[in-house]
Amino acid sequence: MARRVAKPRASADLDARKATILEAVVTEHIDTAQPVGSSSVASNADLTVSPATVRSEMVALEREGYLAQPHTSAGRVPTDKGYRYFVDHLGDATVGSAQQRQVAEFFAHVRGEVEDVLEQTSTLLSEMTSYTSVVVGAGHGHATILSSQLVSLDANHQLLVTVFSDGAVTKHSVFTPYAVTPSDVAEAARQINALLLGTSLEHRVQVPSRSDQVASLVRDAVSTLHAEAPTVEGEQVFIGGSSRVAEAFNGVETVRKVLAILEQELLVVSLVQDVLESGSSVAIGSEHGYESLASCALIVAPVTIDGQRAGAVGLLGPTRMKYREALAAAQLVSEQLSRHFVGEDERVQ
Amino acid sequence: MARRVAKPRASADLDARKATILEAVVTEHIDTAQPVGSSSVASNADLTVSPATVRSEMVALEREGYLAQPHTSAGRVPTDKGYRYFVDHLGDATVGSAQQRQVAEFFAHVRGEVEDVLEQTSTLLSEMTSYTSVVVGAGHGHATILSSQLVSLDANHQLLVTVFSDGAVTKHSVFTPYAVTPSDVAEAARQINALLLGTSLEHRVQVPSRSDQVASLVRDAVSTLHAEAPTVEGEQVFIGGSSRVAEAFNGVETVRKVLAILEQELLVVSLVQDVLESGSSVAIGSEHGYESLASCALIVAPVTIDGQRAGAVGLLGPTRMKYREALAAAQLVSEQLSRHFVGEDERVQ
DNA sequence: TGTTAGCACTCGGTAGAATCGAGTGCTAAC
DNA sequence: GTTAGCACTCGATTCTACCGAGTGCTAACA
Repeated sequence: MARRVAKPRASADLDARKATILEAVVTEHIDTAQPVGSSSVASNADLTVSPATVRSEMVALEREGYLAQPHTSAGRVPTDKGYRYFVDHLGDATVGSAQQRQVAEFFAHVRGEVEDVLEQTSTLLSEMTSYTSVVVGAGHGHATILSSQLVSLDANHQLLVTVFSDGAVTKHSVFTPYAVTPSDVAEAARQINALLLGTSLEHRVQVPSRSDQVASLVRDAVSTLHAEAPTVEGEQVFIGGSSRVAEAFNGVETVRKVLAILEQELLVVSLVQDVLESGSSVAIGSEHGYESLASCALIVAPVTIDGQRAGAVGLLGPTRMKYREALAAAQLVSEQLSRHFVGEDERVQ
Repeated sequence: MARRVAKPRASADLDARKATILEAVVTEHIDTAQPVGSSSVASNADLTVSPATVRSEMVALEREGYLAQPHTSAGRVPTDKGYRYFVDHLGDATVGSAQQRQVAEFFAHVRGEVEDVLEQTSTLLSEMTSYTSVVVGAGHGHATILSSQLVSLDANHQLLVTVFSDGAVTKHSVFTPYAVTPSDVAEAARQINALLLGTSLEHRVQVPSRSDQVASLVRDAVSTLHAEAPTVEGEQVFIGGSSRVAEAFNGVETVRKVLAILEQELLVVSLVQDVLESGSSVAIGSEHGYESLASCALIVAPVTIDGQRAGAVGLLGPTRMKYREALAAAQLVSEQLSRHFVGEDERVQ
C-alpha cells in the first residue's frame, strides 16, 4: 500500500559557498516562513560577499533544484531537495539543558504499563517540540506466550486471554452456537495452554482436528488468536499533540489532509516503518510518497531493546520544521525510551 | 473540573409566526452559513407576510435574544438561544433509508471485541454525518471480577491480569524489589483469586496485612488494581473523523482549540457525561461550559444495556450543524449499538 | 391595530487604480 | 570572479468609488 520511501541519495556536495548560502536560506526560511532575499543572506556572518554574488549563486542553486522562487521578484524558498541537503549536512545537535532535564524528569517518574508510558511519551515529545508526535509500540509477533486462559463469560461466550513474554495481554472472544459446560471450558483451557505455551504468533501451532465440542472450542480459540497476527501484529500507535497540526500548516485543507492521514493508524505505522527501513531518519515532502503529506516532514527514531527494534518515535511537522531541535529531541527520547525498558529488564536480573 | 452543563430551560414558547421565522432563519443559516435577510425568510412557503413584517418580528426576536446581527445592514444569525429553541422544537426525524441500510449493514457484519466495535462505530457515525464523533465505552467499575491471574514476567516483575464480567480485561504490573519464586507467585495468585473473585472495583476488598513476601505481593497487586478505579474507571474513548474538525470550522485557531480538547480523553468523557446527566441530548455553544468549544454543539445519545447506561455516542460539530440529521443518526446508532450488545447477551441464554 | 409599501440609510464586500518596496537580473566596471 | 548600479517585476498594501443586500422608519392602508 505505502509506496517505498525514496532512498535519500547522498547529495553531491555543493562547494562551500553555495552550501553556506543554502544553509542560510533554509535557516532563515524555517525561522520566518518567508522567501529569503539575497541581501539578508549576504549579511550572514559566515559570508563576506555582496548580495549580487549571492544572487548569482542562488541562480545556480535554483537551476540545480535546491531553491525555488515563488514568483519573480520574490526571495528564494528551499525545495525538498534543498531541505534534504540541509538535513544531510546537519551537524549533531543536543537538546537544551532545560529540555534534557524535562526528559530525565519524565523518565525518572513515569510509571505504569508499557502502553501508558508510550502514550505519555508521545505527549512529552509533542510538548517538547510543538510538533505532532507519533509513538509506535512494536507488535508481539515474536514474543512467546507465557499464559493463556479461557474465561467463560457465559455458556456461549468464552474469552481467551493471552499473556506474552513482552508483557502484552490480548483478549479474543470465542462464540459458540452450542452451550459449553464449565468442565468443557476447563478442559479446553488446559488443551489450549498445552498447545500455546512457549509458542509465538509467528509460528502457528498445529491444532488437532478432532470433532468433539471441546476440540472445536480449542480450534476456534486458537484460530481467533492467530487471525490477528498477520495484519496488525499488535502494533500500537499513540499520537500526541494532533492539535499542533493546526499550528504547523496554514491552509485549512492541508490541516484536514494531514489529520485524515493521522486517523488511519495502520497507515501511520507503515509510514514510520517505511522511513525507518529506508535507513534515513527524516522523510521530507514527497520522499515518503504520500501526496497529502507533500508539505510535511517526518522525523523518526527507532526504539530498540537489546538491539531489537521494539518500536519507534516520530515527529510530524511542516517541511520547514526545526530539524535540528526536532531530530535531537526525537533521538534523545528514543534513546531514553529504549533505556527505560532495558532498565526495567535489568531491575529484574 | 468540568463545569456543570446549563440545564436547558424549557424556553417560553414563541407565538407561531415568530417560531416559523426563527426556524426559517436557523434552517437557512445552517444551510448557507450566511446571515439571513428578511426577504428570503418571507419567501418561505409557510409564511404569507411581507419582508417588512418579518423585519419587525426579527427585531423582537433579536431583543429577546434568539437572533443577532453581525452588523447593521446584515441579515440575522441565530444565537445559541435561537439554536436551543430550534432544537427543542425539532420534530422527530429519521435518517434516510440509504443510511439506515448502511447502519444495518454495519451492525450485521461488525465483529470483534467490544473495543473494536466501538472504534468502528465511531468511524461509522462520523462518516454518516461528516462530523467528528465520540464513542464512550463505560468503565467496568461495577462489573464483577471473573478471573484474576498473576503471570510472572520475571522474578521481579509480575503481571496481574484481571477479567471482568463485562468482558473487559486489564493488566497491571507489579514490581518487587526482591525476587519472587514461582511457588510464591502461585500462592499469591491463589490468594488474590480468593480475594477478588466476584468482587467489583467499586467495593474494595480488605487485604490481610501479614508481612511475608507473598502477602506483600498480594497487597501490591490488589492495590495496584484498585488504584485505577476511582480516576478513570476504565472508560474508553474512541474519536472518529477528527479531520472533520477542519471542515466544520473556518478559523484555524478554532480548529486548534477543538483538537486540543479532543486530545484530552478524560475531558471528553466528562463532557459527554455532563451533557447526558443534564438530561438533554444536545449542548449548544456555551451551554457545556468550555470556552474553547463556544462555537461547537455536542449531540449525545446514551448506550444502554438492560436499562443500565453502558456508554454513549456523540457528535461534535459547529453550532450551525445539521441537528435533525445528526440527532437522528446518533440516536439510531446508539440504539443499534445497545441492541448489538444485548443481542450478544441473548445469543448466550 | 396589525400589516405593508416606500424610502433613506448603513456598511461590508468588491473592484480598480495608485503606490510601495523588496528583490531580481543584467551590465559594465573593477 | 566580484561588485556597484540600475531598470524592472510583481505581490502586497492602501485608497477610492461603488454596489447592493439588508435594515429601520414612516406613512398609508385594511
